[in-house]
Amino acid sequence: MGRGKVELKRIENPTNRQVTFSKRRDGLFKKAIELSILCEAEVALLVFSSSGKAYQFSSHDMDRTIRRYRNEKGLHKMNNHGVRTMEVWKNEMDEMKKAIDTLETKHKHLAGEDLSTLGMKELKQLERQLKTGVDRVRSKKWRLLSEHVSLLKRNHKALQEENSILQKKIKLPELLSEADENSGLDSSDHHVIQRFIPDGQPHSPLNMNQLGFPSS
Amino acid sequence: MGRGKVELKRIENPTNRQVTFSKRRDGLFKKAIELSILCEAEVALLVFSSSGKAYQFSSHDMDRTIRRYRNEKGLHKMNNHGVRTMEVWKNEMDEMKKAIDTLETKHKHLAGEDLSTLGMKELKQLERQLKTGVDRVRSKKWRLLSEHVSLLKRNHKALQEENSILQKKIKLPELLSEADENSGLDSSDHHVIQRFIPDGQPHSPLNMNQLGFPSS
DNA sequence: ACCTATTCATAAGT
DNA sequence: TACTTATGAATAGGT
Repeated sequence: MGRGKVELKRIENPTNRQVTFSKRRDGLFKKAIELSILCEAEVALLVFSSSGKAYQFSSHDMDRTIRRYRNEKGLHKMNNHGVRTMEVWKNEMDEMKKAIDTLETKHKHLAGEDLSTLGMKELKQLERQLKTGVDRVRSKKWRLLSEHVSLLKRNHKALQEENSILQKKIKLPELLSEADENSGLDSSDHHVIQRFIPDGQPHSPLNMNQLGFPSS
Repeated sequence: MGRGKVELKRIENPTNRQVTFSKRRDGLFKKAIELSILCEAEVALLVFSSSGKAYQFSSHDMDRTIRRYRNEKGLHKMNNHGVRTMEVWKNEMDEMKKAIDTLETKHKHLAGEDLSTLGMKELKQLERQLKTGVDRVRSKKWRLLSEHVSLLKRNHKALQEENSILQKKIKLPELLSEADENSGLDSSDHHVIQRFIPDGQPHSPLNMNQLGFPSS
């Protein structure tokens, strides 16, 4: 239509192509509208120009029409990928919410709150659970404590041994130079010994308060 | 185009409408194809006849084109309703998972399990929590128990009072007919009294074992 | 489904 | 981008 036929292939001249696009696009949308009105059809039309601009028409509602299309064509794959996934997620969420509720309720019960709904049987069971928990926590505490104590004992022992060695080492020169300086040595004796103990070794002093042990 | 114009309104004659639909539908699809080829446009066309039959054309890929449409149009609303909702859901799910993890860990700790990661400070706090729980559970148990006990006491008292009334009522005829039957009455005395007590009233016997109270 | 008079769409030019 | 116009295309109504 127009002055001379047109081959059905891409129009090479960009200007020409753009002009033709505008004209034919308008024509197409007009036809689409006419079809939907004259024949009571549901029509959806999406057009993107080569430059990326978007044009659309839908006689009813674009999403509704697309959904209808998916229903027809997509009962095989899109339902699985779209709606079903949603439902699965929703179920997962619901289950998680329930799980959280249950856990929170249990937690409150273990803290001794919201007990009004419980009967004697549940209360007895709860008490047993709590007692078990206390016992286990206490035994864990005891284990931790005894480990630290044994560590301290080992340190103490090592320290004592080292001290005795050092004292012996000192006694030798002491004896040799007994004549010169045999007074005022006792008070500074321990200071010298302590300074000989290396820093980063098992002898590093442990402070029980820093470790969270009861001071009492 | 054709013999006489047509008004832009629904064609009333159903046969006519159907014929026109077929013709114009073909024309529309042809135009759509031509536009996409001549002008390198991305075109998607969905048509549903009034009888429900579906027709479609897409120059590239229908879903791709629909996605492109959603991107353009949807930066306003669809993103909010589609992608953003998804992200929100995902975040919610992640948070719920974390919450469940935390609660489960706490629960295990309260049960005295998985304590290896805890230090002395945490263990002390845990023990305090458990002790509080035990105390509260015990006090709740005690309250339940005492309520039942006071109920039992009230029942007992009412029962005693009723018994004494009944006994007095019986003593009168007893005295009147003392001459006739003054032997073997003592043993059946209590039986008669018990049968006089109504069933569904506050005197119905309460069994503590059935209520879950400790037998010890 | 085909025919054809008629209207419509539009290619090319301005 | 808008208007013009010659021309091919689309199609309404009839068969």
